Amino acid sequence: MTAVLVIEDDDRIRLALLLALEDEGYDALGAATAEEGLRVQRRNPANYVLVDLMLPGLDGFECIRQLRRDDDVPIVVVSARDDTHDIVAALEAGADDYVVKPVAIKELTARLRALRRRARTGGAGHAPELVPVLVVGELEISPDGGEVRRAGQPVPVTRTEFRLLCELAEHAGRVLSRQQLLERVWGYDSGDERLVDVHVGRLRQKIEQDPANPRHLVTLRGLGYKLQR
Amino acid sequence: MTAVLVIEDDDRIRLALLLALEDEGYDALGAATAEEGLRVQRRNPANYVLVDLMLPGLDGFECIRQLRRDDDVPIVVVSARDDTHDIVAALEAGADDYVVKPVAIKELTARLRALRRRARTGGAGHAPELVPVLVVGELEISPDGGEVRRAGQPVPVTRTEFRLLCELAEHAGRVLSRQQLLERVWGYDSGDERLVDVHVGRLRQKIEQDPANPRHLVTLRGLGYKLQR
DNA sequence: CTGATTTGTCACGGAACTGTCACAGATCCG
DNA sequence: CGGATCTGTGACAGTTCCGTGACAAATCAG
Repeated sequence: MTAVLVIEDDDRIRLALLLALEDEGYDALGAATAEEGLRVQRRNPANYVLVDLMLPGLDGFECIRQLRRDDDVPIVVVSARDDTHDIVAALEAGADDYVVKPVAIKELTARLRALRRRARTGGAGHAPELVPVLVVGELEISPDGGEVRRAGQPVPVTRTEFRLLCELAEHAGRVLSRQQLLERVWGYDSGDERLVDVHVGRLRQKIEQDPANPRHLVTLRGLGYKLQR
Repeated sequence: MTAVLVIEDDDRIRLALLLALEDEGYDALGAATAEEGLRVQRRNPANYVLVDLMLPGLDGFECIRQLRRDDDVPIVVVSARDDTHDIVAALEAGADDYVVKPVAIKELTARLRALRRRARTGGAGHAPELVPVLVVGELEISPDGGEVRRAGQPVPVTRTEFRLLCELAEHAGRVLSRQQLLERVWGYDSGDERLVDVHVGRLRQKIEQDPANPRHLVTLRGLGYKLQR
């Protein structure tokens, strides 16, 4: 089944698009904001993404850039604005096509089919490398990408914090003692275990919504820390 | 050089398009009829074809079908008719995009670049320049051509910078340590890692819009550098 | 051959990070 | 309840890390 993700804040338009696409035999998903769309696409990637430009919060251009950062999915902008500037900017941001609302559903699907013909194939071209990602609840950690995100938003962490988080994430759900963490993250055979506390605290400030009541990076008194999903 | 073939019977429009495309740095060829266009493309294949629908003799739809029969060149229809029926028919015939006259040249070239990113690899008779292009965000890198473009505009880079960029682009999304870069780009087993910094800095001056706040070539403190998609 | 470009080295200053400490809460246990 | 233990956190200084301008050697183009 071919899936299409529609990112559009206007409920009426989104619904109309979803219904029309389903009529055409597509499996259609909707998202009302860029953030939601990005999350959905990361979790459950569709074959195509339709995106509006005027979105509350993160706008369409930024949405396109973020989608493109780790996904080669064909992106079609469906916008009310018929302005060269917007069109060029959207295409430069990584969109594959740009259509102006209102658009005939037949045209839209014809454009999707045209895009599918061009969908990047393995071929002689360079197949983009997949960067592995550990997912723990709303956290996404890519050890190779040196990147941490919460709910799709990048979170800046230091190297030590990053290593600590990777270590915890690799054993998500298991308790790691301060001693184990000192060894694995710092390479210390012995040392002040308070060091771990401090870094855990700093990490919490960054990755927890409410650092005083951690949901993911929890303390097990007398035992150590664990990262839970 | 990137070549574009314009098949359009109206002399004024064809000339205007050719001049505008040349201004944008393309090598532009014209043909007044479908027959002539097909002949030209067979002899001397362009990288893109723009085609009008209303042509004397063989019409645009047929022209597209015949082009497609033995060529994977990206085809953009440039037509005065804004009609769902025509759009769908043209796309079904094998066109990749459809724009309505009059069209801003900036939009047209942006659409060409978007198509280049999707250019099919392999296939018969495709223009040679299209094959190996690494695309990272708004950057396009042809490892064979030794050419880098940002938003379609050629960027002059030195050989070392180019190798560095290719290395980073091949592993886009992954962090590469200074050590890895020294090895892969310079072939040094050991050496001053500051060398990498300097070249990264120089590269940023060229490929980043705001080199002080890089969007693509980012530093991961303590880890190395990576090229963001 | 000569001037221009590219490349590698160095040093410096500022920014970011790390580890330590002290202290205040929190939790446990008798 | 009260002491003992464990944990969270703010402050701080030393260290590391990074960006950059300057400059000389090497290379290239004409």
